[in-house]
Amino acid sequence: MPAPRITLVDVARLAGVHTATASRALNPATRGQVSESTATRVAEAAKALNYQPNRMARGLRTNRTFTVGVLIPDITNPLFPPIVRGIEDALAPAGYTALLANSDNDPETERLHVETMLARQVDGLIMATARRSDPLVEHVAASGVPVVLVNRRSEDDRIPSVVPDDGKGIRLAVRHLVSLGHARIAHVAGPLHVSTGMARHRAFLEAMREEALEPDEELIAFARWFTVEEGARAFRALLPTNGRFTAVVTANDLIAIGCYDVMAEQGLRCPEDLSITGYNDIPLLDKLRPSLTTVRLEHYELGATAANLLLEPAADASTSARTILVEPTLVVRGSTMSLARAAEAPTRSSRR
Amino acid sequence: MPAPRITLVDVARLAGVHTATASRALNPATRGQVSESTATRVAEAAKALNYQPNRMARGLRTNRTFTVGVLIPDITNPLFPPIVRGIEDALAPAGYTALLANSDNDPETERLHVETMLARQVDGLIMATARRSDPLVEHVAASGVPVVLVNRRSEDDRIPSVVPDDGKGIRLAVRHLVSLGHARIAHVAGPLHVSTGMARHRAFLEAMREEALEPDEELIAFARWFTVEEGARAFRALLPTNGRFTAVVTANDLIAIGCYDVMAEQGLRCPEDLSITGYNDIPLLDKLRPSLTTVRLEHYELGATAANLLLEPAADASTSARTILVEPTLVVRGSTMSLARAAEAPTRSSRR
DNA sequence: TTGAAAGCGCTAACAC
DNA sequence: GTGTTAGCGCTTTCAA
Repeated sequence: MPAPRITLVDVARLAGVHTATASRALNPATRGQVSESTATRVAEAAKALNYQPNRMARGLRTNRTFTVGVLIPDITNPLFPPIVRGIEDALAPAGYTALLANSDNDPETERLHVETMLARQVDGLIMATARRSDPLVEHVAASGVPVVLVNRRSEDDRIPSVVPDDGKGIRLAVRHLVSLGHARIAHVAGPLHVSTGMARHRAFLEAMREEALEPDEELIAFARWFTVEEGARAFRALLPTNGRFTAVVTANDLIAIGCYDVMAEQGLRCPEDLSITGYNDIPLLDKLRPSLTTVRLEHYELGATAANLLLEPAADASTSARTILVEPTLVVRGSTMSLARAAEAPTRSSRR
Repeated sequence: MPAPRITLVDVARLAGVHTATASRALNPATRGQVSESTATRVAEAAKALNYQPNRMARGLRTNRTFTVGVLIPDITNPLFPPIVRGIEDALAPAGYTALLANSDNDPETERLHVETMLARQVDGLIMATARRSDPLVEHVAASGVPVVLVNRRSEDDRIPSVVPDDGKGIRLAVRHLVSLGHARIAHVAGPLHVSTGMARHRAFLEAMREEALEPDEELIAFARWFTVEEGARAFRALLPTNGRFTAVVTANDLIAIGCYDVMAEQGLRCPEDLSITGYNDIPLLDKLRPSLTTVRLEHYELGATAANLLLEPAADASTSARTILVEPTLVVRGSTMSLARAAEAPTRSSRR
């Protein structure tokens, strides 16, 4: 039952040629070196035997495995499935397959997975795990294996990366709130040790100043992770400033949902008492009550772009690496409301 | 910069031994054949050079790649991330890495990915894509590569699989509704050409009869896919039976959300006008309004169990393959309500 | 255009 | 215990 695997030798024998000839006939790049007739004969033999070349043996010879390692923190985080899907869809037409690994943001786990992938001779690596300054990324780059960061960027700008244009995204959120009449805007930032956390935090400060609003330090809280729980924890720290703000810009949808939870617990109504914006537009946000106004990022595109960047021949050269920005858009839903209309709502507290 | 890769030859040379000796010293299984002193000498040389064995070369020799192919319909479907995560977490400690591919339920894409994976000499295959009777699964099994189905089972019971105990899960939902006083219970089934769709549909019929309730054919609709849109479409077909039912059991959370959408559109309130149950317990369901009562499945466990089943030595033998059932539990939330209490709610229609 | 021969990096018989 | 030798399945010089 364990059907003996067909090898090139079998095909060559059936076609009555040498393995080298069979190899040439089967490889599109070298088919020209072989006469029309033998080429078809070999092709037929291969089909008859249902021959599948052993990519490992080929890889050993050619030093290419047509395999790409994809390292992410956690596929269970709704952010990553579309990224991974985008990567795979871009990889597949080029004949590449993805090796996937989760690191849970643990540096040691990351190192382990990277070593495994290098040992497996991946042709490239896509990492969504990088910290802003990450020795592991440097290590990979130094090893000569092409690497592209996705949804993260490195301080070392020789490392190519594909990231959201967070400056623009946060500006979209802030301007939206300002246009609704909000001026006292709080901010729940993400972890500053990853580039997206830092970029969005900085973007918030800048966007506020652009609107001639001086950000209030006491209205800024920091979540240590992009999670519901951390969002809730961080947001709670802002509650003592009772009434000092009418809107919140968060660095991430999960953080925003954490804010929802705390608001429900405190009897605060959204958007009447507080407008709130998320970031990413993960699935089901439109089904929440209220539905969450958020900055949409095409994560699929983020992944696909990263994969294409990796496949580009330029990726291996020491060309000045590129950082590609993906444009976000604003999705206005029910969690934001004009300050004027909010004031008309039946009052329930002394918040404003 | 493209650092030349260190090979076993380099290590052997530095340690002053033959490559074979170096190989033996480095491989835990054969270390015993080598003297203590040389073993450490080789180990030191390996460490000094930062040697990483080329797994491809090793695989060529040993016919094992320590790679497992994972084929799923779509990682973007919230069902699959925890399954994939479970698989990878079970695989990693055994030194295996997962090759991931999405098929979008397209048989041709599936075939292509399977061929690619076989060509890559995967040591096994985990498929979440199987139809109830799937020639591709037979093909893989015949090729001698161990295969395990996850969240799906085959009619050919020689194929091992790990699936939810849907009989029990649906029974949990039906009994819950009955205990709340519901008797006229509708059902939005999933696609019958996949095992989970069929199993849950059958389970519904059985569970109803167990409760001495004859299922009403006109109160059963079929979604062609496990999606929000199909759930909505199927549910709409039940509306003309206006008032004939007070509760709905759905085959899947996304289908249930589709029902939510239609209810909102029709001005029907949940749970006052209609109680509804989902299946799977995907993330964020608890944040919906109303939060969705659903049958929880530990998808992570589903994946991890499948991976372990694949790794078991027995998996390759033609032993009577096992089908492992994973136990579901009921998560009661806000979308179900006792019929009596519902009757007390301010009436808004002639539904009941 | 095709064949012969070598070798990618590693492991497994088989000697010594 | 360690070295010698061979070979996994394939591609790629080099000749013919």
